[in-house]
Amino acid sequence: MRKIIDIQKKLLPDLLKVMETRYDILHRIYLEGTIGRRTLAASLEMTERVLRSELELLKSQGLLDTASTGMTLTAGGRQLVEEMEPIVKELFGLSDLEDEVREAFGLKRVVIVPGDSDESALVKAELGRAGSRVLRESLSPGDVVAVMGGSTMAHMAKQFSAPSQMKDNWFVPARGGLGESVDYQANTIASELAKRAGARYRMLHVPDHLSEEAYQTIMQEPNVREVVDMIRGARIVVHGIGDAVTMARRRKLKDETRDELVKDGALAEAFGYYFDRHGKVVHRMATAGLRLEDIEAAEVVIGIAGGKSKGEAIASVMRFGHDDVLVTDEAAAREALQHI
Amino acid sequence: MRKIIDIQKKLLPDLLKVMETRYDILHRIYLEGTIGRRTLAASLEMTERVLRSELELLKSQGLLDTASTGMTLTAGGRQLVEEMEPIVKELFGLSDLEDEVREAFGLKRVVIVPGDSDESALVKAELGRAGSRVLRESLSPGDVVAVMGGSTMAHMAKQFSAPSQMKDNWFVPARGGLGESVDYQANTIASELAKRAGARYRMLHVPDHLSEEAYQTIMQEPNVREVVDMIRGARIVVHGIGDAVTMARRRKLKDETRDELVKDGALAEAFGYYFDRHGKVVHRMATAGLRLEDIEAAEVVIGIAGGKSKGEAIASVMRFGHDDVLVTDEAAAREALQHI
DNA sequence: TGTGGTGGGACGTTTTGTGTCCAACAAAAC
DNA sequence: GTTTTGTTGGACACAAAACGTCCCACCACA
Repeated sequence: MRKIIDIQKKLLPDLLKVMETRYDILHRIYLEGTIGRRTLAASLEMTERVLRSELELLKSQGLLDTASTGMTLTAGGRQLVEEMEPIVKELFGLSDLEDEVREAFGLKRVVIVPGDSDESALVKAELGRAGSRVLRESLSPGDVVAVMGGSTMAHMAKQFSAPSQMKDNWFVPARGGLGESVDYQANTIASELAKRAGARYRMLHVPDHLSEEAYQTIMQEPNVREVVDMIRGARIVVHGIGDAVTMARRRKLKDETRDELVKDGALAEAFGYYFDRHGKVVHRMATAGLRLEDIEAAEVVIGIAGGKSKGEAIASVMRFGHDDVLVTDEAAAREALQHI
Repeated sequence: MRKIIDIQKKLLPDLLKVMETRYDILHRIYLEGTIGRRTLAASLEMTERVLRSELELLKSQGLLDTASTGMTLTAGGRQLVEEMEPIVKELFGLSDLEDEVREAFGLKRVVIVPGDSDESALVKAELGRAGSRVLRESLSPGDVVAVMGGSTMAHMAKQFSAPSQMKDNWFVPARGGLGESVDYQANTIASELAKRAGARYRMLHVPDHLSEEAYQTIMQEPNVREVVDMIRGARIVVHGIGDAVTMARRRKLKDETRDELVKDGALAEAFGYYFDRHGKVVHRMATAGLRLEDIEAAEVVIGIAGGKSKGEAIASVMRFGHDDVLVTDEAAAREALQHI
C-alpha cells in the first residue's frame, strides 16, 4: 500500500491534498450526521463555492445525499469513511509530524520527506529535491539568494530546476571558502544553482583562516566589497546544519579551539556559527560574508538537513529561532522533537 | 492494494484519469527511449499544449529529462514506470476489457463496473448508477427517451440524478405494459426518470395479449396514437437484456409459444424481441410501441444488463448489432466474450 | 549547407474555477 | 400562527488557468 501511495505522490503531487480535503468533508458530515453547506463551509474554513464543487462530485459518486434539511452520507459514503481511516493515518502521518515540528520550533513551514538520510542515499536525494522545491517556491523575481555549502546543499543544487529562466535573480555564496572539497563549497553551489535557474551569480574568494589585518585588507577590495554587500542584502538564505565537532574537524580548526567548543557545549553548526543545546551562539567562524544580523534581516531563511544523527543539531539551530523554513527527513524530525 | 484503489476510484475519479494519461506519457517515452514533444503528441493523440503542461510537471517531479535531442526518462522515471505496471493493470484492467468488448461487438461505447450482479446487490446498484450516468451524458435538450422495463432498468431509474432541470425532455415507455410487477414496468420507470430529471413523461396503457382486432381499435385512439408516435421518434432508447426463457415465463406466454421459442434457439430478449445466438430475431412480442425499424432509426441505443448468467444473452443481443452503448458488469462482459 | 527534428517562448482565446448573491423552501423557535 | 434560521440550487460577473497555435534558436545528421 505504501508503494502505491509513494508512486502517486510522484505522479500526482497534488492528489494528496485533494484526497485530504475530500476526506475531511466526508468525515465531517459523517460526524455531524446532517449538515448544511454553509455551516460546513464555515467549519472547514472553505469558501462556499469550492466546497460546493466538491460536494457535487461526491454526490455524483453516490457518497452523499442532499435533502432540503441538509446533507447526509449514503451507506456507501459511511463505509468509505470507515475504510479510509487506516489509510488516512498512514497517508497523513507526515503532515501531522510536520505540523508538530512547525509548532514546536515556531517555524513558518516544515517539509518532511519519509525515511532516514543516514540510512539511504535515496532519502538524501529526496531531501535535496524537497529543498530545491521549497527554494523554487520561495523565489520571486529580483531576489538575491545566499547559499551555504555542505553535502546536503550540494544535493539540493543538483536537483534544482526552474520552471522558467530567472534572469534577474542572483545566487551568491553566504560565506567565503570552507576549505572543503570543491563540490561542497558555497561558491560551487551558488554557481550550480544559478546555471540551473538561468540566473546570475557572484563568487567570493576569501581564504578561511585570515589574520585580522589581512581580513581588513581584503575587505577593502572593491569587487570583494561589492559581493559582500550583495550577500548581506540577500532576501533568501539557504543553509545546511551540521554537527559541531564534525564541522570543526572538517574546517581544520585548531585543537584548542575545538576543545573550547566542546567545553562551551557547542552541538550544532549553521552558516558559520556554533550553537549549544539552547540555541545560543557559542562561537563564530572568522570569515567574510553573512553575519547574524543579516540572517535576522533576511526574509526567508531555509534550513535543510536530514538523518537521525543530525536530529539534535537541528533542534539546537531551530531553537536559535531565526529560521523560517525547515526541510528535513522523518528520522531527523522525530529525533529533533526528542531534544526540546 | 485493491482496497486503496477502489477507494480512490470513488473519491478521486478525476485524478485517476490524469494518472492514466501521465502513465501513458511516461510509458511511451520509456519505450521510445528518446522522443520529442511533437512526435509524442501525435502518437498519443494529444494536442501539443496539453502534453506540454504534463511534461513540465513530470519534469519538475524529476521523472523526465529534456535535452536538445528530445526527452528521456531519468532513472527514477524508469523505475516508476516499472513499479507501476501491476498497479496499472489492476487499475485499468476494466478499461482494457471495455475496449475489448467494444471492438468485439462494434459498439460506440462500453462501460463495465467491477463485480458480478448475480452475486451482489451492490454490484447491481453500481450497474444502475453507471447506466444512469451514461444516460445523463447522452441527453441533449429536447430529446425523447424511450425506456424499457425490468429490474435493472428500475435500478437505473432509482439512481438517476440530473445536474439541472430538463424541462424540455420527454420520457416515454418503449412498449405497452409487460404484465410484470408495477415497479418493473416501463411506464413506472419512465415516470420515475422524468420526475428525477425534472422532465415530462407520457404513459402507454395497452394490455399485453390483444387480439389483432382489439389492437387495431385501440391504436385508433388519438391519445394512444400520439404517445406511440412520440415513442417511434425517440432519439434515445434504453433497454435491459433478458434470458429468453425467463422472460417468456414472466410474460406468461402460452406453453406452446415457449416451446417454439426454444426450438427456434431463442436465447435472449430485448425490447420485446427474441434473439438466437447469432443475433437473429426469432420472435416478437405482439404489443404497441417501438418496432425494429425505430430501433435502427434511434440515434443512441443503450443496453444495460449484468450478471454472469446474462453473458450469453448479452452477446446475442449485441450481435443483433443495433446497440450503440453497453453498460454491464465484469462477470457478464467476460462471459459475453466467451460466446463470440 | 540544407533538412527535419528538438525544446522553449509567446500570445490571444476559450474554458474553467471562484466568490458572492439571491430565491424558494423547510423546519424550528418563538 | 408568525418569525427566524438554516437549507439547496440557480445565477452571474470576474479572475485565473488551460489551450491551440506559431515562431525561434538550436542541434544532429545527411
